Amino acid sequence: MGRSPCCEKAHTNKGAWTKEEDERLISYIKVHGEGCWRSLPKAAGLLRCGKSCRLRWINYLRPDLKRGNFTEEEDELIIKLHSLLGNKWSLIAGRLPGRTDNEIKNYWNTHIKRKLLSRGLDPQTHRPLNRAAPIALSENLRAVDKVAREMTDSVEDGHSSGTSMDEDHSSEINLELSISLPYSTSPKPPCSPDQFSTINKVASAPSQALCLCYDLGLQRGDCFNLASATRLRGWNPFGNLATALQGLEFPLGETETRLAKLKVELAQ
DNA sequence: AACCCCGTCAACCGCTACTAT
DNA sequence: GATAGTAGCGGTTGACGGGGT
Repeated sequence: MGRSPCCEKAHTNKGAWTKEEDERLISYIKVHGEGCWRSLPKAAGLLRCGKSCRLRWINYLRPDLKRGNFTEEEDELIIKLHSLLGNKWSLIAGRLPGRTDNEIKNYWNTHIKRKLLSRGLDPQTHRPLNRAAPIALSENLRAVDKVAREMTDSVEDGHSSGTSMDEDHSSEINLELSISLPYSTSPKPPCSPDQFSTINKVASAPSQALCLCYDLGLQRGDCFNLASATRLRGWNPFGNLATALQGLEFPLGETETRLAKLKVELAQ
């Protein structure tokens, strides 16, 4: 279909922003607010592409930005969020007030990666570097059988919050990303048949969930963590996490409520 | 002083998702 | 449903500065 260029390249400045350009952008946004980036440069008298203006404002000029070094607490928070969300820098940034996705991404690549390597952890998977993955089926049949029995027991108890497994996996950061074992009620999918069949593989029956998670090479705590599943094997059935969460509205007891809450939080 | 190497980070680019028509 | 326009995301690039030789 062809896309028109976002700006006239011949008449736009590139590279580092000057103080004057910054001031023009700030004063324009102070008066007119954010948004409509395409028309902003012309209206503000800037010879810049709209995208460039947006980036400059979001990553550098916004008044609520927290400049300066990352604290040890922020480091640990980033590591934990990354272990849950993967390279979803904007989602991670959403949990760190005053920090931008670009800033966190750069910081990750320059500092945290090295920090994790020095701890003997793979920065992508957050697992020990020397650990073999995924687990070989034959070596773990007994363990799988045990987990399957525990899961079935849990369903029979009529409880499906999955919180204990969450706590195993991430005790301090509770993003409530868990998908617990479902009730036996028939789900009514609000999503497409394709999406629903994928969700069903994970959630409609303990044995199926176990098979899929096992196939993915996940361990017990990972079984019910969608973000982990997508991260560990690059398995992202719905395009992205936000879309995935929108699809998870089938009956799952209290989990449904918890996921709805998460959806709202992530959207913020 | 001159050069090189490397780390950092602002900015860019290409792409996808979303929205409007 | 198809098409076009826009916003936003994540990977990559390149300028810059500091340290070493």
